Amino acid sequence: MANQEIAKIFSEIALYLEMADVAFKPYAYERAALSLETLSEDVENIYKQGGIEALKEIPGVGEGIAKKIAEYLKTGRIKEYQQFKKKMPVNIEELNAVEGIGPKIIRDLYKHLKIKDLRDLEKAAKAGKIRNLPHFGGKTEQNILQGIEFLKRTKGRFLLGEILPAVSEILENLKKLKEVQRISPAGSVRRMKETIGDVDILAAASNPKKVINYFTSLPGIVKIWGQGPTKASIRLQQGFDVDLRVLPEKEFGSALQYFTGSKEHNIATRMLAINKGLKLNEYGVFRGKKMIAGETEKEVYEALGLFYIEPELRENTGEIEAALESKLPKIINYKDIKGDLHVHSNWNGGANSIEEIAEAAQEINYQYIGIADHTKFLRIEHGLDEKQLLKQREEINEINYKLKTKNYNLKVLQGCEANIMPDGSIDIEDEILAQLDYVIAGVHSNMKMDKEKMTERIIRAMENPHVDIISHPTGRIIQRRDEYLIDFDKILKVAKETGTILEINSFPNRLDLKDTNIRKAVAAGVKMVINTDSHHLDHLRFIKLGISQARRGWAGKKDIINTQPLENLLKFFNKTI
DNA sequence: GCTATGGATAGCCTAGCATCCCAATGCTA
Repeated sequence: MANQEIAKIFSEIALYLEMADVAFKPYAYERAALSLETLSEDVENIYKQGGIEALKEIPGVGEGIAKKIAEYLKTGRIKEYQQFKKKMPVNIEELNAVEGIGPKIIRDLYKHLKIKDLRDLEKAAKAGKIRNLPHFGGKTEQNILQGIEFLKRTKGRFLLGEILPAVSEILENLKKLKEVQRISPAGSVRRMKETIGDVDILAAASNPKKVINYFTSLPGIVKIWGQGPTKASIRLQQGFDVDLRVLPEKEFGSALQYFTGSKEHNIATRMLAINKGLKLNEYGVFRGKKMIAGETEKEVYEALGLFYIEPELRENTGEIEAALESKLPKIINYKDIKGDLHVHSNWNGGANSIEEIAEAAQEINYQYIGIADHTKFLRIEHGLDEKQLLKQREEINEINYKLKTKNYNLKVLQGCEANIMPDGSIDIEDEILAQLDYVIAGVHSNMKMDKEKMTERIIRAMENPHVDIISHPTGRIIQRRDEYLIDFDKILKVAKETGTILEINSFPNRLDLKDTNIRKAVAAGVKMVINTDSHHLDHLRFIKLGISQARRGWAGKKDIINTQPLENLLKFFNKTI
């Protein structure tokens, strides 16, 4: 699908236009890019079936942009983009990823210092060349260096949410071969780590060579690093590498256990085997030369005297000790979620109407879906004011009535995602908050406060009797921004006292709370909710990412309020049906 | 460049903050 490639080009054109100080066009290209990114249909199909006119049906795409899409599909390039690139051959994506660096700065840095990429930038900043440029100073130079440091720390890793769709596509493709008996992802993908270095896939098959050949001929491969009779390694268009190993079925379990890791978990399990007079490796569990287990992971763990350990727990952070004493937690299941409480509608700049969201929720078989639009302080997101919230309440009531007549077992709830102001107050009147089914509050501004002030700010919001949930409680954006400075233990303590629920935000680059914080919350007896923060129907599927982090954080069904049926859920908000 | 409507033209993308230079610019949510 060319959607993503074209979207990327449009985002870059938007940046080039901003450099040239062109008004409004950047916004148009940015919108078209966003629209293509979330489009589930293949643009190429749309174009083949209906030409330019069909392309214009895509939101944010008009005559001009439609023609550019067609140009790309026909020639593999967009002339205007090539011209921009020629005039200023810089790696915009790379430079723009540094926090604090935007299009105008990229332009000036190229103009004065011929900075083209991250390497040039770091060299210039370290040599102290940037601080002397007009409109730049020592502080800016220091911020740039910090931004680069942050990028380096996270470099070479991809978001779980970016990786999973590609992995399932590969698995689906390989499953089509009748020779494939068993297949599974391994490594950090299987453990659902928030970021992934590369992807490992294991297969058991009767004809390994055929499977490998088929694998290396899949669409979307840009490079084959190596290909042997039982193993191949490739790079996908998206930039990450995938390894496939094919092995005999009788070793599949032990190989899966070995390649799933983590390394620390494996070291501990091998030690355990040695203590029992056994040997554990990727080929099986052995007593002397005799193989006593290996076909399934379950029998591998049992041979070591352990209960089966879910992949998400295998980090050697106590799971082995727990499995020995049969004290493993019963962690939440991927099917346990009964509804999503953080969905944005087109009332505040989301893509879909509340009715469309309700239909999608019914499709997933949810029992409830919560509309939580931004509130008035966030003007850029068209945040709702008190009056609009009341009006939205009327629409939701009508939709619920309609759902009833359709015999749907689904209820639309009205929440909001209000803003926690720097002093900890909420940007919506109490009287109106009281009329909503529940209230989410989150920090969306002034994120660089000192630890004490930020902690106090959030605590004050939690103490507001109308606030039920704190959204993305630590504010981090993976690979872009660290958590804000907070005393998380103190926040947990107050959350427990006030009965405030902390969100596990499932958006691929948030995953906030993260796994280790979830585990702390579980230990502190603080309840959590797994939400997607969807701005588009396509985002509803992110729930899986949030659940995976909850599992990594040892959370059970009882720790997560939206595993509960509607009636119980509302009790957490002190509301009844 | 897109969208909405007066069908050729207006309106779109705001507000707070940091930085750099002492008013203006650019970034971020």
